[in-house]
Amino acid sequence: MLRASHIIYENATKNVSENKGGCPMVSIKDIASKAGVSISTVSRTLNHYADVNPRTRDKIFKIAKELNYFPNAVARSLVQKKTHTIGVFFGNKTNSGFDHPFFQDVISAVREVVGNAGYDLLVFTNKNKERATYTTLSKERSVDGIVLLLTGEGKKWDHQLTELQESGIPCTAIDVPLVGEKCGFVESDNFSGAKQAIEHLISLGHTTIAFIGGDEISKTSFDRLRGYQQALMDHKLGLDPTLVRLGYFIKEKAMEETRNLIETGKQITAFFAASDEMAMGVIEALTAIGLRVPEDVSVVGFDDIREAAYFRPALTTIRQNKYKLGSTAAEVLLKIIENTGPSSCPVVLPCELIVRESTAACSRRE
Amino acid sequence: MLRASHIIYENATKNVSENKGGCPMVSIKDIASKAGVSISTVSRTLNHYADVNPRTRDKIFKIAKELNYFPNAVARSLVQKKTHTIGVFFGNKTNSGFDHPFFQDVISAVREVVGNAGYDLLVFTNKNKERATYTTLSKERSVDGIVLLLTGEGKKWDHQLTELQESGIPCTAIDVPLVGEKCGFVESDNFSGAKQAIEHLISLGHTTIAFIGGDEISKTSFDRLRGYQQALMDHKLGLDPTLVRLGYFIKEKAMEETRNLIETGKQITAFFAASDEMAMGVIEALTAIGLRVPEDVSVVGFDDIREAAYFRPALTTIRQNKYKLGSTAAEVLLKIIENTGPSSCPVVLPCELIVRESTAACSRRE
DNA sequence: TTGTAGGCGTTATCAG
DNA sequence: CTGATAACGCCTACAA
Repeated sequence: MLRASHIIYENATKNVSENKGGCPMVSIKDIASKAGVSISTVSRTLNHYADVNPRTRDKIFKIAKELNYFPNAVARSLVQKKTHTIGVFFGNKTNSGFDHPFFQDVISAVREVVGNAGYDLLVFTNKNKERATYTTLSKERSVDGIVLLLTGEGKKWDHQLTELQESGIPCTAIDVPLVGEKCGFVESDNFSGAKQAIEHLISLGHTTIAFIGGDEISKTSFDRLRGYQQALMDHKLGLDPTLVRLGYFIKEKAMEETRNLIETGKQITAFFAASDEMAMGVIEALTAIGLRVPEDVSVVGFDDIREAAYFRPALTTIRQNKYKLGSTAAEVLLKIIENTGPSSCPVVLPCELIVRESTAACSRRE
Repeated sequence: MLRASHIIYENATKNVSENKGGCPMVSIKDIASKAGVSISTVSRTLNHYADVNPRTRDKIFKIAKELNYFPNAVARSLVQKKTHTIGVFFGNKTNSGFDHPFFQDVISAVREVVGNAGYDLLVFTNKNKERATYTTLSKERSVDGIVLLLTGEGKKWDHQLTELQESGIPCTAIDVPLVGEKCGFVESDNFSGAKQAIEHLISLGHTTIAFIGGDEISKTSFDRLRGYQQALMDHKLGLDPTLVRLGYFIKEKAMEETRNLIETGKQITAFFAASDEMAMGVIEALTAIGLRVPEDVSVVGFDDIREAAYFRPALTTIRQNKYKLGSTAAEVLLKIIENTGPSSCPVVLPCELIVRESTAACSRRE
């Protein structure tokens, strides 16, 4: 049934050594001389200018095909100042950048949209560069625009982001509130999402709900906190600041804070974590202590990463539309780059409550 | 606890409109005139040539810093014929490319390694280009090397891969057996991996084991089939060709073949699927029919994607070292590019059997 | 130690 | 319709 047709590759290396120098790189000059015309005629022909004699046009195209010519994008970029490239910056911390499933899904959507518009993606591997910033790296590479996929990165933000906003480089960020005429900004409705999560919990009878937040600097974290607080207030449940902890989007930190929270002795019947990974940590910590989810304690996460549905108990969570987040960011960016229409920013995408197994009616009598 | 410090961004857009033209782009010419020296002196200074007067050197560096100069990578690439960029090609099919968790983990490792060596990643969004091939796109962009992250893509392979192998462009592929002096090739030991899977099943008492393979063209699929067959033969269990089906790495196809297989009426007690996603499909199909996993039927997958551990039953699978796959591919590529040492290819990485819950002792008496 | 000159492959602006 | 010619920003002999 299966055939070893891959074997065809094996002897395909016959005459590799011919052009050892690397790129033979046939240029318009070559095709010009072969066609007996000038360089500029070739250029105009290849760029589909109207004013060129059909006969010479055909000849040039024919020769171009024969010589297997294709334009040198680098040279073209140099003169046109357009690289057809979108730069992408990820966070540097482990598991919060290119290696995070959430951002991977987002960037995949970005790639699709910008790809259809003729752009490739340049993923910056910003390491070992001292004075380098988003702005300098982008200019250095002459990318046409950039997408920022950052998580809480610390203080250096202010500086770099301000510089970027003032740079005039078209950019869109996800979750990071960039403003400026060349800046776009897309995010989920974190406030309402968090509110939904808490309301779900409240409707289940929970009244003592802990919150494992993200960090203290990201808007994302802040909005989710606000949503948590608002829902509590709406239902006159009162805010207990000691019930709010920071997990920095790290599972282990979330586990630690969960333990701390339980040790306070408060009768917490539900946890809301600002990310699914933290929610998993909460559940793990709870289970280790001997508490059952959802029988004893309910847990809600945020994001709806792939693992959420498979985790056990399957995670009740707030789904972010990762594809839409990425595709919208890309669309907004393209609009900015190509000066098409107004930027209608920020774009705020709705979240969706996904009820699975980690939440249940509160069992504790009040 | 959380502070709204993100607010600082909001008024940061004051003097954005200054350089509306886009990039002011200070060049070495600017530095030269300001320093009262020639362009080439500036160039040599900035490139740390030894033969430059300390005084003028200092002056030039000072001015460069003042003017916030940084080199134009495009211009530099044009003359140096080196872009410090690694191109990446993914498969085009949905869920088998940039959007597949397996490749995402691999590419993340690639990024890390090449990043440390000073290269950025150019993700090709090869769409709408007619005559374009890996080779032409790579030359057009003048990337220094490329990484191929492909799945069974069909016939066009032979052509493109042969062209690439002969092109002299440094490249490494994962799972695709490229050969040639500028080609690298990294894969998991699919044969032994599959063999381990079957031996695990056999040790559990299973004798009638079905195989849901990948496609008919990839070496990966072929090797896994061979491993399956070898293990069966080693244990004198005989090969039943009707027990081998193709799922093309697609969950739905795997489900379909599972149903077909069950309908044959053969007493199949175990399935080995060539990917975790297909294994999940097998389990879903089995469950839908009313068969329990692992009580009635055991299932083994391949890859160990993130979801595998969370799936229920948690998947027994053959783990591929995704990080190592990517990092090795990157290291091999860098060696080829920089002509460091021999290429010691192909690199074959060991797989590991991960026993979880989807396999159990065979319950059916023979 | 420094400047001049030529070129990388294209595009763009002119005359002819 | 076509062909010089000058950029683009940078590098690198070679000459001074």
